[in-house]
Amino acid sequence: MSSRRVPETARSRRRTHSAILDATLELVHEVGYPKLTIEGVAARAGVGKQTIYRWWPSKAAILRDAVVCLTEDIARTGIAIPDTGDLEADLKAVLRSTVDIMIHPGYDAPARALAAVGIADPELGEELAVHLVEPTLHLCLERLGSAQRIGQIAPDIDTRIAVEMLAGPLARRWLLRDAPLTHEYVDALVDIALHGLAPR
Amino acid sequence: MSSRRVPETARSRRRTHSAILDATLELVHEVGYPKLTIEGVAARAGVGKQTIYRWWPSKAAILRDAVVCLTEDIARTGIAIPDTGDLEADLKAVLRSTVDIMIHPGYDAPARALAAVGIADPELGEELAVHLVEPTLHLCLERLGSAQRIGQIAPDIDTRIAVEMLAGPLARRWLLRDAPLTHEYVDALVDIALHGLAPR
Amino acid sequence: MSSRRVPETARSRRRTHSAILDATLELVHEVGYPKLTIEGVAARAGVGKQTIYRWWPSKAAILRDAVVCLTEDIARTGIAIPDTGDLEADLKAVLRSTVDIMIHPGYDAPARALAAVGIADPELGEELAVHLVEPTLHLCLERLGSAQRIGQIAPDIDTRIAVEMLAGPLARRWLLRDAPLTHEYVDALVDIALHGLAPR
Amino acid sequence: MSSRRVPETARSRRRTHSAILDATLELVHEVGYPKLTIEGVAARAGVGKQTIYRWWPSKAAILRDAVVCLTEDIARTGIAIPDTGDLEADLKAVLRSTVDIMIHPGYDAPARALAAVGIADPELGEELAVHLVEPTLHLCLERLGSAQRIGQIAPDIDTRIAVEMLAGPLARRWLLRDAPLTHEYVDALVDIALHGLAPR
DNA sequence: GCGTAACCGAGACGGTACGTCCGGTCTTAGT
DNA sequence: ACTAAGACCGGACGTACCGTCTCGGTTACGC
Repeated sequence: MSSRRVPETARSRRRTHSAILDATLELVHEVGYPKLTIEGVAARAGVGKQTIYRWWPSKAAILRDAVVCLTEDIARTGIAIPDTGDLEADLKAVLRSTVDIMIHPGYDAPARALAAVGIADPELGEELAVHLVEPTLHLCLERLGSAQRIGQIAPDIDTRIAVEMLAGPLARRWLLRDAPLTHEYVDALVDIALHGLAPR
Repeated sequence: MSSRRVPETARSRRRTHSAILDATLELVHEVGYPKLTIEGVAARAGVGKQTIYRWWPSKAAILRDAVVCLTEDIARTGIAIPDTGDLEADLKAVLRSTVDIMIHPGYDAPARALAAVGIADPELGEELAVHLVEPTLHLCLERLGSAQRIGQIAPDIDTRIAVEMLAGPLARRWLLRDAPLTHEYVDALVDIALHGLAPR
Repeated sequence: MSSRRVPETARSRRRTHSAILDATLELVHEVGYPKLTIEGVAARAGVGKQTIYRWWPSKAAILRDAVVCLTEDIARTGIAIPDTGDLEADLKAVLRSTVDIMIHPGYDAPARALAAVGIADPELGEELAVHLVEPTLHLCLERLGSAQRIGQIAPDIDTRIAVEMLAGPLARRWLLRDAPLTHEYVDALVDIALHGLAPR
Repeated sequence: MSSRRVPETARSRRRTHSAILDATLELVHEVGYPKLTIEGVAARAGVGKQTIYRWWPSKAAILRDAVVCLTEDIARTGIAIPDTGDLEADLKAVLRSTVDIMIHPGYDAPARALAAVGIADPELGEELAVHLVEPTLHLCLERLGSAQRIGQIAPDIDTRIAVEMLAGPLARRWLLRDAPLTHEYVDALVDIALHGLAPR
């Protein structure tokens, strides 16, 4: 039957691919991105170099796919933003779970490496922005939009900027490592973002 | 004069060093950090490879020094934060000049490359945080502190977090390139930071 | 046919190897052994350095193989020693053809270089002695042995020493270049060796 | 007195020179000629590199001088050939003492290295032939000449070739290391050289 | 007995080559 | 048909020395 034909191939393809992605994640974690080599990945995955070159154009691309898979695994249940009507609580909840992902051991190293590549390489950078960052950002935008519509946010606020005021500091601490990334921190962020620095 | 007796060595050393740093900046700009090679820098600078290895342990270190020099050149006049009594104006002024540096052509490529390396390499990352980021951040902290003391900022605010709410979004736009980095943007940032999202 | 199935690999390997050996011989001849570099050989042979290092551990080893090939080419027809019954004529014949090889243009430079390395490096030296020198020496030994058995050589003579008395002076002139290496010379050598210096 | 004038300088010069030559001999012995480096000699001798380059053009030249000094030290008493009237005894005596020098521990390594360089480098080779080999050879020639004049050697013999028939095999064994270099060996050499291989 | 010039050690410098590693392409053998 | 294996050319790595070049510091000379 023709429908039977493909499966065996597809199955083993999937196995090979995930062996490569797993090896990539392990090696990024063990030796860091700069010392990550295609040959090393091939050896670790028990695969010929050509098999890797057949499917990915560069080690950045492998890492991208690896991190995408990893992100899907970690946040399997979706990263929907709650809309309980309590804007403050909802924002704190989503930022807290974002923090949980960021400090997930084994997620940190590959994600940082990927971020680093994206920063230096505009092409990959845009791809990451569009496929990894933008979706989550849009969810936040919608939640803020609904809040603005019911008057919980001043009508003249640019919600895009509002989202960035929450996401930016989070990313900053993660990237710079100059202060701990905790639930308390995101709570404080949300408080200040909502009510401002100036005394009321 | 005794100042003449900075022998020939010191003079030529300085010349050599700046030739290396200049070549590094040019090449980062031309081919990007990953294709930046020590051999290329040596050739461009008209210098032996060993001379580079004698003074820097890695291409990241060269780039760090090059960017430090560059930053000093660009912001030669000091990056003092004004204290006119008008907190909003002062913050907008300092953020606008920060933006001006960030979008300075010829500063962007090396700085991004350096940031990328710092993100992936904790050691260099801390060094960058301490030597390039922290000083500016401290100036802002002090400005906010003085504002807090005279009641322009609520007394229960953590000024460290307040600074990050301004610097974080800025850095985010610079790194992600997902929206333009303009004076209007920083003005909006300061407005929201001061008065919050919620309607007053 | 199965002979067609000496795959592509073996064929191209042979080609690559002989390109390397040829380049080595050319370069030794052009610039001399001390200025012979692996990089130079690789460039001349149109080959990556690694391909050389994969098959030879040092430039001395390459040269050894190159000279071995060269010797085989030059003395393709075998270096059998004639046994006409006329000892004197036979010895002169073999020494003359040895001289012919030694003064062969294009053989001199590599062979000298190889000899020089062998003199300084006991390991290679023994290898050369065993693989290049000893075989020829043994042929001579056998010829002298047969002569001794039929009484053309005194029975108390150590034929090993006898051979060395012919080969030694030859090698000496070749190495020292302090006098011409001619057929007349080897004739005189054989005469003296057979009948001695003392008047009869 | 003018002969007193210079001394201090000359003395220290001599000290420096011999420190360099000693260091050279030690290092040739320890690491071999190819790994002998000017920097290594300078460091071992406690001397600046420039001081070496001031007096010698190449490491071969240093080694030459070092070996010349060494030879002078070892054979301080001169290498006169005895002329007792007994040609056989005289030849055996001079060859025996030559062997003694050759197998002198600490002489072997530098001398071999020098010989190796001389073989590959015609310029140095001739220099060695003229300054180290020829003098001794001439002494032998004269001894053989006097023997020939009194009829101990056949009048039609070319004494030059005769000398080479003694020196050549000696050098051969030393260079090839394929058989021991002993007093018995040189005795046998002299016997054969004098009376020939053929039975009388 | 005091400059002053020759000489020294030290070692930075522009280079060349080393031997290694890896990138990306290609061929082969095997399943 | 697709893979694991791995040879191949190319090119950068970081190191070791080359031979040249200051640089201070020290003699020992000649005024």
